[in-house]
Amino acid sequence: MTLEKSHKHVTCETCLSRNKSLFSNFNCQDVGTLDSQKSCNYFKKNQPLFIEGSIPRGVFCINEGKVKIFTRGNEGKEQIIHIAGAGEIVGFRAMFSGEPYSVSSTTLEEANICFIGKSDFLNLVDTNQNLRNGIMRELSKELADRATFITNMAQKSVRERLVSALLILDDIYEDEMINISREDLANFVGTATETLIRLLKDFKEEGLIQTHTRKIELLDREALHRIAGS
Amino acid sequence: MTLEKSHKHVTCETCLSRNKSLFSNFNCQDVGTLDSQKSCNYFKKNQPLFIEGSIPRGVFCINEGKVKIFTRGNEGKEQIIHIAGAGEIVGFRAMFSGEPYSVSSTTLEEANICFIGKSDFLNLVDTNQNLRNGIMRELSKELADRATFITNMAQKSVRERLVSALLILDDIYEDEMINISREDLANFVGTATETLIRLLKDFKEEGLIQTHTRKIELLDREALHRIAGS
DNA sequence: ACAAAAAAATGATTTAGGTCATACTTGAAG
DNA sequence: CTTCAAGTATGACCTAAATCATTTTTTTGT
Repeated sequence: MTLEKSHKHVTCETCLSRNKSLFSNFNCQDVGTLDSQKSCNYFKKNQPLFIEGSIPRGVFCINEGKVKIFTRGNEGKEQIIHIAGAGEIVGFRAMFSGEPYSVSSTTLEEANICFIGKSDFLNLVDTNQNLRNGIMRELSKELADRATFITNMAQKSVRERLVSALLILDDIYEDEMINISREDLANFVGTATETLIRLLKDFKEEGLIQTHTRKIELLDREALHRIAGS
Repeated sequence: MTLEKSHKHVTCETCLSRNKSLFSNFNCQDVGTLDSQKSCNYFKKNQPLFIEGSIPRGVFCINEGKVKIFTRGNEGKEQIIHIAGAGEIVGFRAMFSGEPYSVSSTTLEEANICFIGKSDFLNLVDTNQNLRNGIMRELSKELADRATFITNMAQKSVRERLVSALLILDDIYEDEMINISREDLANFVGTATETLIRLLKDFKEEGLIQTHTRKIELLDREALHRIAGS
């Protein structure tokens, strides 16, 4: 996939990603407001949206492309917390916490991403109860997800965690194949890159997956679900 | 500490725990409403507040005592996500998610805990912007905490995680000594009980902590912070 | 199209921490 | 005050996965 730099201006009215987003049930007027307030930008691969510790200025709405959300441990090693795709709004937690970003975000591939300033966004939240409820639901669900994430980290083997990760990524990448560096995948699973590569090899030999250079294709989702066991 | 069963009725007006809670900046009228809507209950040790998978009916406000919030992994092993003390409101995430509880909660010691029904609570949230903002801030902060939790699980040694856990518990137990079973502590750190006990022994030998049967006293917080490294 | 750099892969070795077995303490119930 | 179960402690052993070293493949910039 190659995005045209010129193709950068999206209008919210016709934005397909918006339909999958928290802005999906906006009325015409709100969509108009949103459209006039947002700015749209082309991001190249590995370009940061924001960095842990810096001051939040607004939220990012992904039109096309994938981004990773991660923290860094003491030795600077990344731990990927979440991978976001089209339609996801990134960075809105920091709008409410009143604190600097607690995580960083970087594109995993080239992307079109719109930006909405903090005050505009908070205005929308204050005046639009639908959006507000959607956000609270989203925050709560994410909290639940992270509880499971913690439990998986604590109790599952790397093999099981990798399978879970692949199934999660399979959903995020929808019809495309999973396309992420081995290192990023290792940092998502929470393991060493070497271990990850060895496990992928095992999975290939077991006929569970197939790789096309860096891309990963799931062959036997049934079996993978059984291994993940949740 | 022994709570009297008869002492179970607390009034919100004079509740000291409330001052530390999300309800702290309520005006007189709101406090009155809250007081009339809440019911107050005595819980004995190891009594559940709610269980993963069941339908949320309201929120719990801890007046006295500690409770654990946990999930269970595939083999039923507990992973403690959070330990809540006086002033904390427990179970409010489930009010917004529209889903069954994703976690369980059980008292760690005898406790006085008030209950506020779902519709009453949601009414308060809808009408009180202060409370609403407080909740959103709380949700966001917790999300940040859990990102760190995940990173710690992935990257830190059990030794480091235990130290972090002890420092967290030290805050929660305030002036009291940490008083939690080795098994619960292990399930919080994400390790085997035996490993945990061995590490506590090491810490004792290193003069970092002291134990009084099950209670743990931190002796050298400085050094502990250095070990935790964050 | 080529060189250089980055990413992926494989091998050899080490170790943190899990598991299982067993013994000792403590506090709760009769 | 004693008994018994639950909780705590310790020892022996083993393995999943980390680390380090090196090679091979792929990608990127010129």
